[in-house]
Amino acid sequence: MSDIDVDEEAAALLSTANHRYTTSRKRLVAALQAGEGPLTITQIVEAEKSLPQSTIYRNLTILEEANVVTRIVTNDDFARYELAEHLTEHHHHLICSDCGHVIDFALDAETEALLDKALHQAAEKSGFQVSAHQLDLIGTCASCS
Amino acid sequence: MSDIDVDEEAAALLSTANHRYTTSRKRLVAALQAGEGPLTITQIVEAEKSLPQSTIYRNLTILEEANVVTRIVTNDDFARYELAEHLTEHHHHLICSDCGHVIDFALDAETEALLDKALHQAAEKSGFQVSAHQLDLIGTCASCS
DNA sequence: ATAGTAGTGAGACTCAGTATCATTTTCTCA
DNA sequence: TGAGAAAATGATACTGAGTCTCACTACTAT
Repeated sequence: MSDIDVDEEAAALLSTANHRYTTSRKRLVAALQAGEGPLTITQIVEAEKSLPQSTIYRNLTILEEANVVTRIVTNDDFARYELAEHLTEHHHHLICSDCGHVIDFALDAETEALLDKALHQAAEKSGFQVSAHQLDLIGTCASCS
Repeated sequence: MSDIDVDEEAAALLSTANHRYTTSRKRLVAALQAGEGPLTITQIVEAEKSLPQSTIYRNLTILEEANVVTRIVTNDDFARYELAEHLTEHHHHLICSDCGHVIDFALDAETEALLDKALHQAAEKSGFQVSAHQLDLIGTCASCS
């Protein structure tokens, strides 16, 4: 998926929510696009030094409300943001329990379909309306082990 | 799995870590056992009014280090605790994105085995050592929809 | 008994995240 | 174009879940 698509889609989503696709918001989207996995606020603040913290927090919240971006929390208590799935590909996370680093990975389509079916069946039993699933692997990354 | 097993196991695990299985720790374990899913600290403080907050936090941390209990964080930013998997059964979570409530569910053994195999294969590609997986369904619970 | 170690609980403290508000930028439409 | 309206910015104050401290209490073993 090319940069232009993501930018266009982000602009459209924000516009629907009566928000503008300003320079700072573009920079946040670009930063998330550049990462190989979800980024913590700290990482974003580091990467975009000229953007003040309050602007970053505020805009990430707005981007999340507009469905441009997704907020995830792993067990290290730092919120992380990534581009929403419809702007990337469906994927999962490898979480290093040592350093907290998170990287993306994908399952093959067959396994994913099977999993999805099983999950919907399981959810129905509890009267639960599923909108998404989140699958994380906890372990030790290559550089920590 | 009966209460006595959990208590014995907890006592053994704590003892290995040079900790005692005191009354407050027993009460925490019992409270987690009684829940139908992971409990937030707030819920535990409510349920065990006579235990001060500092004791609850401290002991949950100790119980976690001793592998009696697992700490999980969902997207609502409240840490939740549940009994460690070897004291219960392997299971997953249904997370209500409206009210934040979390309940347990299990997949059938076949699907679980298949999933596990696919996950290990995927992790190997990234040089990742998997120790656990965590699968959450996000959606709307029966009482919120 | 008593010394040593672990646990307790009240309250102070930390810091990621949120709210406020005066100022600046951008859009709109006459 | 340009004036007013609406949204965005950024410095700073605030909030609250979670952590730390420390004087005190309760086990436990020799």
